[in-house]
Amino acid sequence: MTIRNPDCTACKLHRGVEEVCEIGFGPKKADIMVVGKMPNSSTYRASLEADLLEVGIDPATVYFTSALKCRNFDLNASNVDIKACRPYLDAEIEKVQPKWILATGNEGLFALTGHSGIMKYRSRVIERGDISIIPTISPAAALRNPGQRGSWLTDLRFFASQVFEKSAKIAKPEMVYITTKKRFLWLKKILAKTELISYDIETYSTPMGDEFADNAAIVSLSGTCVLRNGKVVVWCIPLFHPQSPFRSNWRQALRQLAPLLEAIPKQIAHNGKYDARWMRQFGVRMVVTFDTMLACHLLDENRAKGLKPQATSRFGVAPWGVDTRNLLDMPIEEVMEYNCLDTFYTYHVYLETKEELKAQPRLLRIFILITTKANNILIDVERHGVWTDRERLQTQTARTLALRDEVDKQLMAWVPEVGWEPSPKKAKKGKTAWPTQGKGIKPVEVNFNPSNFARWWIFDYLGLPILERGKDKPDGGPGDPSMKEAVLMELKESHEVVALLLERARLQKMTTFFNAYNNIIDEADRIRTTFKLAGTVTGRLSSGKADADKIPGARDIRGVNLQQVPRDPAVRGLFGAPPPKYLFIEADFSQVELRVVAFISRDPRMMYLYQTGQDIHRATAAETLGVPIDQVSKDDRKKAKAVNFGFVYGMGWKKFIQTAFEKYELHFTEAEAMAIRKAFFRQFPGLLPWHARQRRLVNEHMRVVSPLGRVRHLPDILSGEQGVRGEAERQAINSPVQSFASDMTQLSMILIHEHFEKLGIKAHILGSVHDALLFEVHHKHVARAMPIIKSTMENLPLKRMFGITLDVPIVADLKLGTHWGDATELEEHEVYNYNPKKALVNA
DNA sequence: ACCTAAGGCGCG
DNA sequence: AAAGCGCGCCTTAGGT
Repeated sequence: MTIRNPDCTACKLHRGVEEVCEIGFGPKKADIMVVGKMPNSSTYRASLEADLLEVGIDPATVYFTSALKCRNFDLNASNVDIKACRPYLDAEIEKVQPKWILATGNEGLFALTGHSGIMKYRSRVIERGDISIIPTISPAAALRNPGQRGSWLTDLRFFASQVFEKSAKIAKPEMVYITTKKRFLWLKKILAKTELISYDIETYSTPMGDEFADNAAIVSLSGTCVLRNGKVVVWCIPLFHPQSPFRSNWRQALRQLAPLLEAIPKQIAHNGKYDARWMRQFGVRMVVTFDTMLACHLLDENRAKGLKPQATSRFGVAPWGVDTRNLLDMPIEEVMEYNCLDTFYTYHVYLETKEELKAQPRLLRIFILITTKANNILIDVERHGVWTDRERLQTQTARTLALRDEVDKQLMAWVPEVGWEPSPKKAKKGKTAWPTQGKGIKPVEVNFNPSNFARWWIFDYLGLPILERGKDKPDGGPGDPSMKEAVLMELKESHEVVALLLERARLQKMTTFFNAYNNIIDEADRIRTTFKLAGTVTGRLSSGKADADKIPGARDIRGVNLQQVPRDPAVRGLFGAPPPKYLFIEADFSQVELRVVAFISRDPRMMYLYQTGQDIHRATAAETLGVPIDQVSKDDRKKAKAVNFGFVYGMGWKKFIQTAFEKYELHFTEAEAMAIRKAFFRQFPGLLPWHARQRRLVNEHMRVVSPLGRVRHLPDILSGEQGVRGEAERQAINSPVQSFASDMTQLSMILIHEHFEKLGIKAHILGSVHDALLFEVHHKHVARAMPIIKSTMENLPLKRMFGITLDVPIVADLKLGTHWGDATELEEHEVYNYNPKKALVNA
């Protein structure tokens, strides 16, 4: 294969470019190669060379080339095009004989490894023969989004450290493998003298990956222990591993260590909630006194928080680890070394992040008083799960499927016979035949979801107008016609199938939820979720499944998102408290984000409205519609709610027109929309100055801080692109609000939990939905629990804990019932003077 | 039998 | 001049 072919037509990119198939440049033989997307422009080359120089690599020694050989910005390159170019790249590699290749961007990654998904593969080492390939993001992305620059440089430094085999800042420790009875006794002695442990387990469970499976097992346990005399000991005990001497009685071995492990005062782990949950399942009640992953995330929410990226970038250590999917097939020594290094590097990340937090006292406070406590509570919340009404689930599933089938039957009346073809006359007018699949022979099946069939059927066969298309296809062709709800709404009058399709989409969506619940409901009628304390940039919790790639053996991961359960009582009514002894309570902060906006912005009217116990959504509705405040309908209030949140966080009139239609089928002209927006800000004169303040702050400091001290770093504010900067500015407005509101919810959870424990109240926290907490409470304890919940949420000791005087009243609304979906809201006096007899009649 | 991207939509 | 923010999951389509 030749290195270049100026007449190449192997892919579409050659069309219209000046020079077809540009070769790379650099020394004839080079140890280092950089593979980008397209042949570099001189500006990119200059900045790339400057960055390489910064990490100690002389650009003159580097061979630069690209995945695509034609510089063509008019056509979007696809993986097919990259593949067409690959022979040229392979020939170049053959000739230059590099030892290390930096693959930049998804294109570089794909061309060199065949993998796709640069964010997943970046900063790993992928061996290809004798060549080490290290993927990272595209330098263009780092230029466009300065927010990416930090991690780009980190990757470059990592690349350089591989090239120069620089000695790591910390050396590999001596590791003790506990494989004999004698060493087991030694370990017990060590644990008795330990005052700090960094621990980690390797697990096995298939196919769902959780600790409740019949085959769930702990493969090995490792600890890095700091003894009272200051000595550091790193050890690993193999448990369920096939070569482990403890394999047959691993549970027993673990239980012997339990009291010693539990007694260690400082227990450190990276994503420790996972390890602690598993340990609890097998009888060891570990806690997490310092979670390094959470510390890393709190210190910099934009930085990769995994142990491997943290350790490699902080200490320059070589990437360690193995393919954890086949843990049981790996030699035991490899598993043990891997496990040991995890705890050893976690210990070192702990040492660094502890100091970094100490240097920022407000962050440290949040870490100690909120993050760490919430983390430990969530261990049991996740283990407990949410009771699900199996009977209702079965009924609702069957009912929804039946309704969907009914709609399908009606839709079929408009569907022609399979393989339908237009008459020559119709074909001339542009009508096409029933779409096919594969090699173009097999007709696709009828599918009323947004599919090739459905698109053909409504936009071609039935002739409905295409109002919107998706993104252009990678080959440059037009995107698929949109079938989203808003578009179908516009077409409602055009054809009677549209209303049916809308109804069908609703039912179909419902079935997806029912499917998920049916899949994971366990023998005890519970479903479970995983909460992430480091899943969002604002400090909110996120909810869902655990990350599949981090759990060995798992094919499917058990877990649902508790935060996106539809509000439809048919779905929320599935969840509740187990009868007959428990009742379900939902406690919601009322309009907490807007109250926080009032507090932060100091807008006088907002403050006044809340201080006098009024309803802001109602007030805006009245103002916008020009009606007295007591004549605002429930529907109007709902509309005003969407308006409030939108405008408060920087929505423009254009988007307002769009959401007003999409959510409420309201049509506004441009002039009307602009007038409404203007009127909104006239009502609340403090808001625009607050926006301006946040913009100034982020431009000055590249970051904003919430009232409690949570930091949001926004390096994108330095972008050369106005759109990117604007985004960062709106985030600067929203972040402190969302952060504070979320911290209030987490703090409530912690304090309520502490009260329940202290007073012996039989109750379990089921989860949190951003501004709400869910509980199941023993019916005999409901009367005592409710006042605790409400008063705790409304009177958080922010002054004592964080030095904040919150001068906007906070209100929590409580709902009580057997199920989430049909819990009824209680008046204040009902919360504080609960009459169980009356309530039980209702239930 | 996997994988990724894009569209769409559930929630606050 | 123009600009809501924050998430996770499911489905389809087109790959390997």
